Amino acid sequence: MMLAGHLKKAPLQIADSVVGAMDENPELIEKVEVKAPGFINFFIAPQAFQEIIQQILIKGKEYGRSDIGKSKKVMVEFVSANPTGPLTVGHGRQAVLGDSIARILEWNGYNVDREYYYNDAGRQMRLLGYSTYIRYRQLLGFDDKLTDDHYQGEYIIDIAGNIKEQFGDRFIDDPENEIFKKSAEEAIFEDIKRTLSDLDIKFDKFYNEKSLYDEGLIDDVLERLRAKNATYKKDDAIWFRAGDYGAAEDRVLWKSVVDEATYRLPDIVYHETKYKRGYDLMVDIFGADHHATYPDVLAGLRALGYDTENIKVLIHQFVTLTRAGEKFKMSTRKANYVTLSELIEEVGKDVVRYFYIMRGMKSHLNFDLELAKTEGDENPVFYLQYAHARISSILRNASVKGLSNTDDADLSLLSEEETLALINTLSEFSEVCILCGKTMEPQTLTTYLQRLATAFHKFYTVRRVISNDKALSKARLTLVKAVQIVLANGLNLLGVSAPERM
RNA sequence: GCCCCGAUAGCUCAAUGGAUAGAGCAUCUGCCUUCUAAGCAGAGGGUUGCAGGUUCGAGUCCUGCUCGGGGUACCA
Repeated sequence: MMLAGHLKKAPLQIADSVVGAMDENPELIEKVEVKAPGFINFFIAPQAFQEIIQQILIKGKEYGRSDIGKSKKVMVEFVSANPTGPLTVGHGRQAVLGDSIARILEWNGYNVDREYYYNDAGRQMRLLGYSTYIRYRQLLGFDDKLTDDHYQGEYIIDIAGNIKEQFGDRFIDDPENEIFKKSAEEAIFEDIKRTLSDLDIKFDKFYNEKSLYDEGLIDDVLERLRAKNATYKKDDAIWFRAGDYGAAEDRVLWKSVVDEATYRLPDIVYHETKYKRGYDLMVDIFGADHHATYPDVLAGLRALGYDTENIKVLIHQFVTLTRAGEKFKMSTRKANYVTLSELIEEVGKDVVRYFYIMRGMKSHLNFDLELAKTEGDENPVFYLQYAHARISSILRNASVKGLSNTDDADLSLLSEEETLALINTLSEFSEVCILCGKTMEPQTLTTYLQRLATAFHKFYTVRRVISNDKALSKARLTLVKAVQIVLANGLNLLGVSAPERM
């Protein structure tokens, strides 16, 4: 049909001549037909289907892997939330998205590192330390008040309590003491890591912005940019000619009001370390609120002489929280939010992960708390897991009946409509994995697994696997094992468990 | 003002520029003495926000609107 324009012929005519000129292999292709407005349909021969089932059984847990990544080094940077409070439901989307993308890239032959970048030196952290100090005073009987600027969360009272427990009133008049910020940071990071681990997410590295300063990289980059005439002075501040390197407008890199860098400079420097550390591909996952900052970072890297084509920036839209249909605004500072760990506790890891990943990252995710908490049985994740558990049950029964060994199964017996439809769906798995690896859109995989589960449930309802017909039973058991492998491999890529029983 | 994302069934959302736009939830009707009914079969429900354009072909690409979200700092 794409040729129609060039050849100035009707698509149907072209299709006819293509088919006429073909010499198809009857072992792979059963028949070929032309359909309006110009499609050519190939019917796969049953032998080819049988081959797919055998491949799945042979490769098992490895089935569906590809090597399109060619062992290239990839860094996936995500979450990167500063340690000012527990992770929110919003961070959850990014955490699950990033981890699933990392899993999919690994599955496609990339050598993946997960990294979390944070800054524990800014204004927000100072406020956090001061908020802890005030809570500490309150615990010691003073009636100091928190203002709107301060962090209101209950967790800060616990942290202050620990300081009081250990040191009594020693810091009563010492708001600047490092202990407040440090204790808060440590406790909060511990909480963040616990929450991530509850989601089966492990980072290879937590990269502290501060180390960029300690190693002198900030000054070094600033100097190199200056040497390339990519910066200029205006109003006593140092500006970066971002506009000359593809960004919208020039930006301040070094403030004049305070003698310190804006966040852009360390961001640029941090990204340069990724090049220096030898990553061939860099995936950055940000929330929609960051979309304006990355063009500056890319411009900075271009100014330093890097090709930014290997940086893939994925922007996900916000999670809109509603409670019983009503929307509400959330802020870590005001502590009027539901934490990610509370959510995990309510609905479980599998539901949380699946819920986040089943929608495209470009659309807003509507998370109704009442619904998420009561959804339980209706949640689509159970539909997939149920298919897996059902197969486990069949296999247990088969083993009781002495049908465990299916090596001599005659797969040509698998010929009914629902059966072929199931095999056909199975055969798409490898392609879907590769597609996901290229687009980095995990919801393609969830949609596929839904289809596979549906095909299985339909098959299950109509065709009994274990029957008196021993040969047929063995053939169907083989098929069902293959389905289970693909379901388990797919669920594993999403970080969702594949239970034996439900 | 300018920039980014969205708008698809009552609700939440799918859909490499391809065939009759699909799921789940909700509503209605059937199916459990047989491998797990957390399932299956069926019904109803659509001018894919509006107006143009490109194309053999547009939910998908382009232009202009409308509405919603997020940005647009010498905050991160």
